[in-house]
Amino acid sequence: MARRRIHPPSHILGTEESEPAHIPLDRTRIIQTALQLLNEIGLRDLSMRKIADRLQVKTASLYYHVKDKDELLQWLGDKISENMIEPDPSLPWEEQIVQWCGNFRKLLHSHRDAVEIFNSALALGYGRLTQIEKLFQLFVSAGFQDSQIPWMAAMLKNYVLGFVAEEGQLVDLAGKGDTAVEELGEQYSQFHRHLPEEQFPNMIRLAPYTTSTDWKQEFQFGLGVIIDGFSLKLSSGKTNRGDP
Amino acid sequence: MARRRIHPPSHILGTEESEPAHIPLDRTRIIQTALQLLNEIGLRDLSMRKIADRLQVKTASLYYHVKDKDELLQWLGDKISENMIEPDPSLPWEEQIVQWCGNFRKLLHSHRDAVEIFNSALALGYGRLTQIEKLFQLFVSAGFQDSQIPWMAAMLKNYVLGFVAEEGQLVDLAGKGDTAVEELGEQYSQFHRHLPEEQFPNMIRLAPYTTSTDWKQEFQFGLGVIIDGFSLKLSSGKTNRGDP
DNA sequence: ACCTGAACACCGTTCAAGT
DNA sequence: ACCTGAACACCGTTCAAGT
Repeated sequence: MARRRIHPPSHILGTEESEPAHIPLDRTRIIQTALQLLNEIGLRDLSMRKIADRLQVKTASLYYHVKDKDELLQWLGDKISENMIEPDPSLPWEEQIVQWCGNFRKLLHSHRDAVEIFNSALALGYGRLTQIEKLFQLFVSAGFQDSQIPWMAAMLKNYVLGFVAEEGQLVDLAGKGDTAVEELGEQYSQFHRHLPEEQFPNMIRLAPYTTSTDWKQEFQFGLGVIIDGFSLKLSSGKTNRGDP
Repeated sequence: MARRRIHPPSHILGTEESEPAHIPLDRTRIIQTALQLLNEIGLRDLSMRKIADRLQVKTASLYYHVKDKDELLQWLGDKISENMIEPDPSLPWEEQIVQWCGNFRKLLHSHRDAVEIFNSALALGYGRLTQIEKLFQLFVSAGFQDSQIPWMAAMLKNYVLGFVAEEGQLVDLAGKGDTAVEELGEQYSQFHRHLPEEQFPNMIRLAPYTTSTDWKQEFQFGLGVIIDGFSLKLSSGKTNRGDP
């Protein structure tokens, strides 16, 4: 750090660009750094102290800019949300939902432990709220009843969050053992296969299906179920529209 | 234990009632105490040190009985699961699903922060596995395809977990302000109503519906959607049964 | 306005040692 | 077999003080 290679004056080297200069802290820089650190070490190890270190600042300084760690985590979730890609509004609503969920899933995969961050509090920031606003718009255009739209939006959001959470847990479990990636699903269903027969007949029989190596297919299946369920509300909703 | 009261000392003091007796630590007692403490102080404040304190034992002692805090949390989730009430198998499968989900929701409400505990790892313990085994059985009896059953079970589990998580977040948000309980939903939709009009037209318009004071209704709605979706798989599944 | 020193009140976990 | 003392390596947060 303080160790400049002796010859020195940095400008001869042309590397004067990153003079300490003490760029003052601000929200943007804190978020950016925290997000980068998050991807490197994961949420469990992400501490205010480490974030401050990387910003070359004392820990206490952070608290001039952010109320507490929870608030910072909220910022992270919000920042991540800004990368959400909107579905193509010219498509039929079913297709748009598939896109929205697929894109949300990608978003959650784009940063380590993003699910936990999203789950740790209600969406109150700008980024996350616009994400939901867009989803509301989708349902409105499709013609659903106002009273049902927030519920449907929450369902979809929770479906994706839950799904990705499970994906992540499988990966975590892989990390604890030695195995990695692909053969893990196999191992997991092995575990199921060797449960006591008396108490777990179905688990044993269904062990081959307990973890798809193919997440995509499972994701589409569940999405299909929900969309089918939505469709029914749409038709029956239209029928009952006039009811008091 | 090994301490039979010798004739003398303690009884002269009259305080012989609660002889320390030093009941030895064991898994059951640790779980019981931890669960009780959890309900009093919540997951955030539940520390190994506090659990040990309540057990009148040094913190390090716990580590003779449990590998680490994560394992203990797993035990808690498993213990909680033992209280799961099974649906009545004589009912039609749709009704059984409604019961299963309702009971699971009740289970999650029975202990503070139970959702977080359930979300913090895959179900690998006996209690949680039997809970899922029963759900598998339900789907098998209803005649669903083997390959789809684990997916459907996961959907249901995630639906309830996501739903109760949201309920909890609303309550947390209430705790931060001064308000409590009922008027909170109102306050939350107030928040939505006052967003910038340009960017959040739908949120503003749908604000009255963004939080039901009536969770039960929202819960049933989502459940209905999923069950409807399942039904379709059942009929089309029957049709395609013979496909290679 | 922005940052820091120094402290407060905690954490989970390990391990040699005691009984 | 079961428990503890003592330490290690951390946490988040506050606040008077510095510039």
